[in-house]
Amino acid sequence: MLKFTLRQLEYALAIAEHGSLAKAAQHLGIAQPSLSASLQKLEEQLGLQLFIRHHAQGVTPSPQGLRLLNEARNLIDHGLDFERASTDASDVVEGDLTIGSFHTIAPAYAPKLIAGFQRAHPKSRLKLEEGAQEHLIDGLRSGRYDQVLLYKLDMPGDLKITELAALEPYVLLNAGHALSRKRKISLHDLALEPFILLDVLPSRTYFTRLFVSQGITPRISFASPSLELVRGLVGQGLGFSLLVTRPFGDHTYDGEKLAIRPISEDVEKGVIALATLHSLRQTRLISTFEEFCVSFFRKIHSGEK
Amino acid sequence: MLKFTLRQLEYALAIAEHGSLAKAAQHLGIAQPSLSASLQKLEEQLGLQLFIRHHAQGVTPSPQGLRLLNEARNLIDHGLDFERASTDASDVVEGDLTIGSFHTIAPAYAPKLIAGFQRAHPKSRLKLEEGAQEHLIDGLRSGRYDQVLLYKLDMPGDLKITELAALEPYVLLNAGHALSRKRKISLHDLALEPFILLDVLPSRTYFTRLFVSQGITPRISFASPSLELVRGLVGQGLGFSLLVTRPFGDHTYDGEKLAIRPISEDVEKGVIALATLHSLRQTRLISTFEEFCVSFFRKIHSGEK
DNA sequence: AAAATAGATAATATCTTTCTATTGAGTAGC
DNA sequence: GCTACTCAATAGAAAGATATTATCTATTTT
Repeated sequence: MLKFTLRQLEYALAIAEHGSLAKAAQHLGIAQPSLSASLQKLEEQLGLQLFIRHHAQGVTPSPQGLRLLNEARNLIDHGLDFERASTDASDVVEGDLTIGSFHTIAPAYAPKLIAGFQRAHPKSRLKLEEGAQEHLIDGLRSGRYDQVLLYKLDMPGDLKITELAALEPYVLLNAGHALSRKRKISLHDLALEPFILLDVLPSRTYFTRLFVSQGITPRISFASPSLELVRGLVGQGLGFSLLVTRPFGDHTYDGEKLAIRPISEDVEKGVIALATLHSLRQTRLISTFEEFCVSFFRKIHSGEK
Repeated sequence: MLKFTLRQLEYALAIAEHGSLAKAAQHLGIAQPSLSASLQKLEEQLGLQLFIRHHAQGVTPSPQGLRLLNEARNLIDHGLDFERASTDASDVVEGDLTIGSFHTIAPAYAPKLIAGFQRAHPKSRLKLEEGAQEHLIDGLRSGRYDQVLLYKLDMPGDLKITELAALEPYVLLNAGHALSRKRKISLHDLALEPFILLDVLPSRTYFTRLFVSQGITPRISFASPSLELVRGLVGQGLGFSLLVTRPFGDHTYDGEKLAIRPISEDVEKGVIALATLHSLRQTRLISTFEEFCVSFFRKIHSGEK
């Protein structure tokens, strides 16, 4: 436990500056005896005399006092720096922000999002980590992430959700697939087709729920947590898939052509959302990022239904 | 005025360290609710949330909290440095100190100086010896004296000098002397008067130099190394003297009244100084005594020119 | 479902800080 | 050499900050 308080040092510095308790007290907006008491206590606690009292003509620092007051000035400046750092963290849009993003969302949106935000707020530094839903939510709770970008599916109650976009799920087919000739594809048409499932939570439950909502039990032929693997398998003609996020282009990594078709039924959409902890107080940076995301997604998906 | 206290930061750091208010409180030796209150107040004052609360399993720093706690650590360390500096400065002053003092300085200042220092530092023991300049300097060099109090005149280079006071030399006359009716006395008026010289080094050279600087060769009638003898001779009307140190009162030992008059010319002052050897490492006790002398003389001679 | 853990809240006590009013020591002016 | 002034120190009361104990609530563990 430190022997002195920052306030005592501030007072001592003011006394040194004005050369008089009375003047310093006036400046500080406190009564002279308060200063007198504060100084005496500080001197007692530090075990040395900081000022020499000159009757009827103020005080001057003692030789040791002079040395200590110098140090005190440094310490107070350090304190001011600290305070600045803390208010910056809450008021000004600058500082570090760590965002978690769901695997499949990250590559599609994060680059533009990050670049755009960085441009708008050059003093901020965004860090992005990808992860599965569980990982993201744990990360929020443990303080690893300030905010996470995920699909609004099975959201625990302690998260504060901001919806960013509602995306239509779509059917992904090999370009040569018979069904690809249709403009829209019914889930019922897919019931007997081999389903290549993107096997990550919450996508897995979401896609199976789509079928279940239509009373269908899909024939899952493959399940993979990798979006590109799923696309590749579809490209190889091993089945169809259902997806929400749309990577740019309709070719797989190995060059196969894919077909993207809307679902003809009216199904639950995939809602991309930004989540924080309810229990975490919003800083300026956090709410700014949130607002930025909202307008970013509004811009991007204004044309889509 | 800073928004936070060092104590709050210390508490916050302890919380971070233990990952739990309860454990931290135990460690700090305070009750858990006190910590809870302190943390809440700090968070409110800084305007941001430092920790995320996990029900039934402690707390973890938020991303911003982590950043701030780092800064806080630095600040507290700085505070500890400051405290160390201050306790070093006040380190118990104890031990023996032997001071040498020039003959004429000793009786005028030493008693109060010694008494005051003894009072301020009861664990120290001061010893005082009087002597002529040569004797004092030899004593310093030979380790007989830690410090000596003397007139700064013809100082060898191996001494570290701290000036304590600059005193005006004055003319000492028998109270009935014709010149004593003047407010100020010119050295030229004294040229033909019998000069009773205080004959110790460096006083002797100093006083003759005063005349020489005015192009005068004084008529030395008597020369004595004893201050009181000089005063007595002046009191007997055998001539005038020049002196620097002012014994209290204006009577001689044998009851004659003396007159003290300033010199009208602007002459070299007699500078009282404290000297140590450059080569001698300053102990705590020595520098404390030095600081004490500085402030002592500042107090005493603050009004004099 | 019950016990245990950990933070928040409430009510109260204690310690600090601040205030006003006064005293005291020392300087400066007549 | 007296008187008025300046400034710090002290005393006592009020306000504010920190502490304490006891209790409560939410959540995890058994």
